Amino acid sequence: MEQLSTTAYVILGFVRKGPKSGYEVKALVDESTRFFWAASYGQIYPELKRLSATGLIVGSDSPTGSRKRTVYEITADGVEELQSWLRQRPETFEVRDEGLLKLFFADALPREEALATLREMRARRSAAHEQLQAIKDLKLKGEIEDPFPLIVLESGLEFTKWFVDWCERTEARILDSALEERSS
Amino acid sequence: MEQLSTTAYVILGFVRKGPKSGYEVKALVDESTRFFWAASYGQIYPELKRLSATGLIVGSDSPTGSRKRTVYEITADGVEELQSWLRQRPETFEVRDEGLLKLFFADALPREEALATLREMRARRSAAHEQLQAIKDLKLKGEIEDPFPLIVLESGLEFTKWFVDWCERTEARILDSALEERSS
DNA sequence: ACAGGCATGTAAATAGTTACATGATTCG
DNA sequence: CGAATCATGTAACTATTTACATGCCTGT
Repeated sequence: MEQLSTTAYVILGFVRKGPKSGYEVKALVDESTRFFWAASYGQIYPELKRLSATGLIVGSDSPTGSRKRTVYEITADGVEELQSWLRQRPETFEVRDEGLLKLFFADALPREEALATLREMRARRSAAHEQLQAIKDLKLKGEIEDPFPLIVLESGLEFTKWFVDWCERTEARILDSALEERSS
Repeated sequence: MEQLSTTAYVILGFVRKGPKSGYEVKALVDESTRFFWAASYGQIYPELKRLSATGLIVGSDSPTGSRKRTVYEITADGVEELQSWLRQRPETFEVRDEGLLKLFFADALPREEALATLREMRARRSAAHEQLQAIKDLKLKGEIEDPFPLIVLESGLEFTKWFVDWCERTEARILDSALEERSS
């Protein structure tokens, strides 16, 4: 049996917490893992079928009125597969940040224009921070048995805070060096 | 004319600094942008041909002995294209971190095993930090006219430092809560 | 002589996004 | 009634990695 995609484990992880439709999995991804592991419908629905075919999850019809709906539950095999994945050391760590890339090549523009990139980066990370804070506030209203999603959420809050702060300090630095240049 | 891939701008950015072979571009990517924008030979060589075909760079033969070699230089059009891209607000910001994902779902394992993931994450980020420090030390030996690559490198150093620190604090937190559980 | 680095490239596979199609239900 | 949300899915496209092939040059 060929090995599963990481997105398959995202599904197993959520479905383990209780029966879920594809739509619900997507919604959960969008408010949590997407900050470090995104997934689209184009991945989720085919993956649900594959996982179902290999017996790691089982689907059952669970319509809302006459709107058809399939919810999936994890099997014993599915739990084992999830755990065995969790026990392996993490491999993938990738960042794709167009902002850092533009800053890296910003020498090709006048200093003032380089600052615009940095300001935009700060605004984006700041918005992300607020988004995460809103998600956290919401979470804290319910009770929490599983501490890990919150732990990961808090890493996001710290990270975005650090990033915004770094942008501010770097903006100031570039502004200073631009002044220096003109006075020399 | 259809728009260029981000990887095309990586090439334009490096080639703007002076004539480069595909091999040299790849080597530069691997020691700098790959931390926030990776690129493989499978992207670089075809992209060099495309950029050459659209007149944004020009290639010329520049063999080393009888080993054939093509170096590319940026054209005026290329510089303009690069600048116009730099002036647009950055879009892509993506992270794919299997470690955070495993931590997110770590409730499916005994607490002690969840810690293993965190320890591995810390080791990886710590190694990355040292790698970046080594690159910085090397850079500081030469003289620097363009301050931006160093600025971006320093963001990497701060980020990895923060990440290692966060891992340590989180390890301690989980260890504490595991003790609590047993004593209650 | 051999290893390692320089140098160029491509084919195949995998991953992932985007856009579209379809239709039901719920809430204001 | 209309908008938003629930719900499922696929086709086409784009991006990207991996693995392979080829061969020269330099230093030990």
